[in-house]
Amino acid sequence: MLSACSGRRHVAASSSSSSPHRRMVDAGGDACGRVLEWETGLPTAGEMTPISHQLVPPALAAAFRIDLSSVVLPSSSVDSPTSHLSFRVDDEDDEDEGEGEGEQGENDDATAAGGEGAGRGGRGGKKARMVWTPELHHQFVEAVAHLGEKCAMPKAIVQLMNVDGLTRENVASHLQKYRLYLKRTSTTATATPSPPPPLPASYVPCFGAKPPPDTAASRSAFLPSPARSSDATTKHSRLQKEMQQE
DNA sequence: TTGGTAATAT
DNA sequence: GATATTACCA
Repeated sequence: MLSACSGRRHVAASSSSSSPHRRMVDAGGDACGRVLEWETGLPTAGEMTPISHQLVPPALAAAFRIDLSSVVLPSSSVDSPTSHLSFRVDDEDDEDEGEGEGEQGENDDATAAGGEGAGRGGRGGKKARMVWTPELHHQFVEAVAHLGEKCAMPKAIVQLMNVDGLTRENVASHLQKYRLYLKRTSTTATATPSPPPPLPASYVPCFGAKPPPDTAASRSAFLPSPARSSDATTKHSRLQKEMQQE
């Protein structure tokens, strides 16, 4: 079912430049509209570097009733170096993390292409370090949102994201971090209970399971700072509303 | 086999 | 310190 990999994306997006870019439902899918809503403050589709593959394979789109046809990617922005999801290959010791970030836009392809096994390169060394780019994270968040927190399990997420080279471990790890973050924020925000937004119409609870009580988690993307400032205001107003209700 | 978590590495 | 990987256990 989910394995329709015709539109499979690669974590380390190739240097492709000609394939029609298509961004996952950012407007087309109402579900994702909501998701985006949760991520107020995130870079817009325009700001974010597009992935050169369809993020949602047709089969999956159908499953979630996502209208891909109404979504078109800007087909002309491939020059951002960081654009592509990447697996960093720390040769033996990583020279530096801080600045490079962009330069290796293409070597990652080779690394990720092998996926599970080949990620180790021929040297039998360590696995290439995966970098969760905003795009990837966005997909991740969307996947979690789609599945529902309860059902957002590594395997399901991997399938849903359908990214080549992305392993269950990668996702599990990210999920761990994600949950930690959520816990932290929810703890911090106990005073600021933001009302959960209505679930997207196309929300699919987690095949055969009950829908999660709340998607607040998904909402609070654990994104680096810049994303949240604007969200803060939203939260604030929501909080006020909440308090009034009480 | 898979998910969750802690420990460890970068 | 943050983030990703690995190891271990349920």
